[in-house]
Amino acid sequence: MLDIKFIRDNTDKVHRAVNARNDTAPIDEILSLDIQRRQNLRRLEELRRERKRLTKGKDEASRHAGRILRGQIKSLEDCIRGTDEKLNDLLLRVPNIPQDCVPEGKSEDDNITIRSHGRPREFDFTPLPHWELGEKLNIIDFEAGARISGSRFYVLKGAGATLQRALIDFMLDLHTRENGYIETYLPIMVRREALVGSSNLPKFADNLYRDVEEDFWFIPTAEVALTNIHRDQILPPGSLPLYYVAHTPCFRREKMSAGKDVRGIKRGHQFEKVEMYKFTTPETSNAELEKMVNDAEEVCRRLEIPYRVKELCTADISFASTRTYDIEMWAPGCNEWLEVSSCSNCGDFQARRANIRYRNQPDSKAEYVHTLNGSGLALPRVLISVIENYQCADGTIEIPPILESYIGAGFIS
RNA sequence: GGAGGGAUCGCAUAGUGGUCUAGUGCGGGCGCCUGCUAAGCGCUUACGCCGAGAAAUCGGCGUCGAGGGUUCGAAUCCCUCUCCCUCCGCCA
Repeated sequence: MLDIKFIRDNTDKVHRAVNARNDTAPIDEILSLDIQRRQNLRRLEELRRERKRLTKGKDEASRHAGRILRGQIKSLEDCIRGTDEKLNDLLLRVPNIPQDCVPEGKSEDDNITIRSHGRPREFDFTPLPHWELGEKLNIIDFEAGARISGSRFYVLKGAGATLQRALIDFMLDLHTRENGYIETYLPIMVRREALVGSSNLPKFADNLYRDVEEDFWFIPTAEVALTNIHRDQILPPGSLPLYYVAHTPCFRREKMSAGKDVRGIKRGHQFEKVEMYKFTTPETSNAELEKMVNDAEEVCRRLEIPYRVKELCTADISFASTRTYDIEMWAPGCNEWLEVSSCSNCGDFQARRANIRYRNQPDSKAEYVHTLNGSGLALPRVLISVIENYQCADGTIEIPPILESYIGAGFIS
């Protein structure tokens, strides 16, 4: 969330940012509500001051005057509560300001490829898409998924399930042992406030699953739970940066993407992801973003799969982000680059929502931390890439060398 | 699921309608004293918002888990919710 004071003092900048994102947040309405709120607040404070004074005198005249004041104070409080609620709801729907270095753009077509690694493999046969390979090898069962849960669900069997587990283990080992992240096991059902903190609510409610009876919500990404690890805390001097990594299932309704990517395992309602998350000081967050992207890229490099890194333009960075890099892995069977990671610096946007601060010195003022999140990586798409890149002419799949020790075999057949 | 107990200024505690402008101890900070250390003495010790100011700062309002209510007046009384603890039941 943006500070209302910031919107007040930088109205033009906020307008430009909202436009650059193709967003429609009602900044002018917010500003007029803010003026209204402050006017009423001043009046209310005067009335309360008067009440305080009257309370000292216990005679009947004071009581009578107090009774009148009580009514005025109450109705003014109700009025302010109303504008506060409206204002707060609108503020929660204003997107973050992109950094000045983020390229201007109108759509994802304006994202910029900033580097790539590896070359797509040359095949001397026509590479098959993973859904065909998966069914032939009996390691992905779409029918069973549909039987159990309907469309956009699948079952991984045998070596398919083992391969996914090996990938998860490999990624967690890399991030914890070499990249310095703390492994976490997280709740995947969370309370509403957690999703407000991570900025999935109120704006993106229609992409979430929830249990109505208990008001538990299923996380669309581990980022939600990780953001809230330090909710309402002031982190002591010297504790930053903090690196966390988690493997969790993720749940998304994909209402907005109805009819898109319906084949294969690219876009399901439930999928596994390894997520990296950092809490940093404002001074270091951009440098930490570069490191985080590199940590994600390292997964691709060790799997020896071609990938490219894109810097997202203003229209395509996510709601909470000030700056985002996507990593796309090559998938020769479906013949496309698959988004396997998105790494974002959210600045103090989530920290303000979740009230996460730190102190630089024991006696210095508490400041909001910066938060960063990045997939490291999203499993189904990596699975697709591995299967399609490592397929052989006879329909078997080679195991990437880095995973052999995790799987105990060199082939899936 | 049932029965109880609890949440107060960093920590520990006091506070059952006005004297709470929330006390005390510990811890922290500043200073004094003491030939070292320890002890002692004095002062100090939160956050948010609104307003004024170039700023240091000043004034006001709010905050005793959260939100409502009763009252001229609420940390204190009532209601709802959240979290923590104890016991019983059930369960991987």
